[in-house]
Amino acid sequence: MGSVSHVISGSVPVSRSLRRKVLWAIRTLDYHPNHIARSLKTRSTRTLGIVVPDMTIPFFPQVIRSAEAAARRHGYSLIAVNSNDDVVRQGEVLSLLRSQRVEGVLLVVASGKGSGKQIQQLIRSGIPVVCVDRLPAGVQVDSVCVDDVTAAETGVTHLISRGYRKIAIITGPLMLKNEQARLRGYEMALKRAGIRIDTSLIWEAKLDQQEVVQVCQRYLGSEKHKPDALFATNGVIGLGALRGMAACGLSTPEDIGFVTFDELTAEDIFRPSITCVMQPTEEIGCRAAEILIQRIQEKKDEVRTPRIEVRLPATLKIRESSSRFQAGARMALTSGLRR
Amino acid sequence: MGSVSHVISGSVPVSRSLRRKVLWAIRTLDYHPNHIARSLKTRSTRTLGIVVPDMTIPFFPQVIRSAEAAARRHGYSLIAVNSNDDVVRQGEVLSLLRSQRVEGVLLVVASGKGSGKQIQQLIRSGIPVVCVDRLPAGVQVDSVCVDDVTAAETGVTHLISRGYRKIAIITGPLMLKNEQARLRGYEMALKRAGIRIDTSLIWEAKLDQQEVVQVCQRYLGSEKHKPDALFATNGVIGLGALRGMAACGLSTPEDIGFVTFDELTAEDIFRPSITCVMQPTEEIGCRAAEILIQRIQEKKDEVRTPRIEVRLPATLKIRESSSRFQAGARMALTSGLRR
DNA sequence: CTGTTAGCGCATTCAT
DNA sequence: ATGAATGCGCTAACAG
Repeated sequence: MGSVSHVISGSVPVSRSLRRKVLWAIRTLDYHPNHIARSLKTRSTRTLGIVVPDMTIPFFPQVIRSAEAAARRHGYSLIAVNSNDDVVRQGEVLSLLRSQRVEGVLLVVASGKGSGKQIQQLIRSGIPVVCVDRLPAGVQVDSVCVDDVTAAETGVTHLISRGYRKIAIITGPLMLKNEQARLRGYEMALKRAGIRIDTSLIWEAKLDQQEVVQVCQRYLGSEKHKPDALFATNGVIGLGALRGMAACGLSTPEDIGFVTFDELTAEDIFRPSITCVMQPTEEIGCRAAEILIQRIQEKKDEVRTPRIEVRLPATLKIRESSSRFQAGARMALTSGLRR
Repeated sequence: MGSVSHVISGSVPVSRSLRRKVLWAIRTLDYHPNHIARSLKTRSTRTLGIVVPDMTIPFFPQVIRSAEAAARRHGYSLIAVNSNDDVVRQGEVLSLLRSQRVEGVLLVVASGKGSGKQIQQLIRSGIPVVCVDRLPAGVQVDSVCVDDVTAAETGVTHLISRGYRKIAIITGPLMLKNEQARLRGYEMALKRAGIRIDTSLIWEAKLDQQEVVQVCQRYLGSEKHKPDALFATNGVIGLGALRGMAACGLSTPEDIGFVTFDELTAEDIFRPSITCVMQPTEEIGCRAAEILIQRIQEKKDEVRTPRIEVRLPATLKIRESSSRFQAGARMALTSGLRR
């Protein structure tokens, strides 16, 4: 009976008695509407997809959660999948989401090459995409992420203000636009402080613990290159850097200052507590979902607003890993033992 | 053209030339099969759902990841949703998954009352459920989790072997079967060591940081109840306990021994490192997914094997939070200052 | 207001 | 080996 549909959707007036009968039937038969059939008809799944490189990296679940909450407020569900930071796999899951007819996708791109094509194809086929956190090079696409340049600049400037001068940066793959941006922020901070940029202090690593550790060991091992502080451009790299430092017998803040993007642990409990540039994860997920939903709406309304690029401010959390000159050895600074 | 279907599925022999033409068309038209329509016809979505209380708790993403990998090996996709540890919300998302016609669900139950009904309804309607990690009381359902009793017993026995005698336990809601089991493991360890069980040392808390901190403060504050060691039955509680201890000015291992379920941080880097009972997260997710898929298969084959309850062994990771008598103050033990 | 009907895109049968 | 015809469960449009 088609009236069931009317009752459920409420799109058409229905008499009280009929409504009651239908509701009763639904209950006793334990009827669950088949969203699949509905979707087939309406060509609307009210489902969004999000693909992240690796759900076990704390930053991503936080984003997913807030995106999910925002989606839910608008009557959408969100399904999450991992790309394992692999572009090929990413292609597969995008194809999957597409076959499942999600109405839009939030994408944290994998770090290899080729995401651009996938995104363009998706968009061309009518599925809006909002890139989150990471930005692929060479594609025009809506995006929400932290204000990378300013965030990095803030972190590095903080190190400078604490008396560090030979500051190294360890970044993820520089083919990601925002890794570039974070590097730019680093350079701007140094420039503004009148510190020469030393390219031997710019270390690029893959997003892989092992490699980060090796890179750190290589550079921190030689006294020549050894910086007095290190800035890491994301959480995975930051953790790897700490491990690398440990492998070289270096502690922070005693032997080396350290600031990283992202919170690494429960900083109130564990030592050393790490100064970090904290991203507004909640808001990133929320804004991204809302923009995506707006795009979906726009498609229905056949309007089209210009590209949206949201850059959210980060927060500097000052803790002990950047406090060598402050805490223990302030006199070293004032007495000029260190330049 | 219906032959397209034949080509894609390979279920019917197709001539080389025709196949080539179809394949070519698929490529140039950027055709993506509509899983939705396919599902409607075949009543098979090859999709699994997993609902967890909170994806931002590190344990869950790990389980999801391995479950997803296992599912993928069997040609299934996995979609993840949060219940916010709320039974009502859990009902909603289960209904959602059901409407999306997932073929089975992995469920980490929310800690309130009423999950049992939801599970039974789901199963009765033909959707297999495998409970993961947490077990609801009073329901017969397949499940995969750590061997709670033995795991807890191992942790507590370790504390005893390190010379701790007045050992408190802080648990999550005891309406969860496995919180009960962990408590039982605690009691068995004490009993076996000939230590009297003191109910004033058994503290129950909700799975809520704030509350855990309060509970700890309440009991750790009074010298009378103050234990010489604390055992926490899961990661959230463990973190809360550490915060509670800090709030009382207590450090581990100096003032109090501490062992918890689950890894709390990057233990190789941060101090104090915490002795923990580590769950085999990978295997939990993997086994759970495989059992679920097996159930789905069994339904198709119309066979029915008895209930499966997998209990996986945990691993004790000994670190410094349980080493007061070992490391710094061994003499205190040998000189008999402590009974 | 209520009941009937025609597809949505696919897989499956059944003719060719 | 191929293509045409049927319906999966639902919604939207329409007729009663």
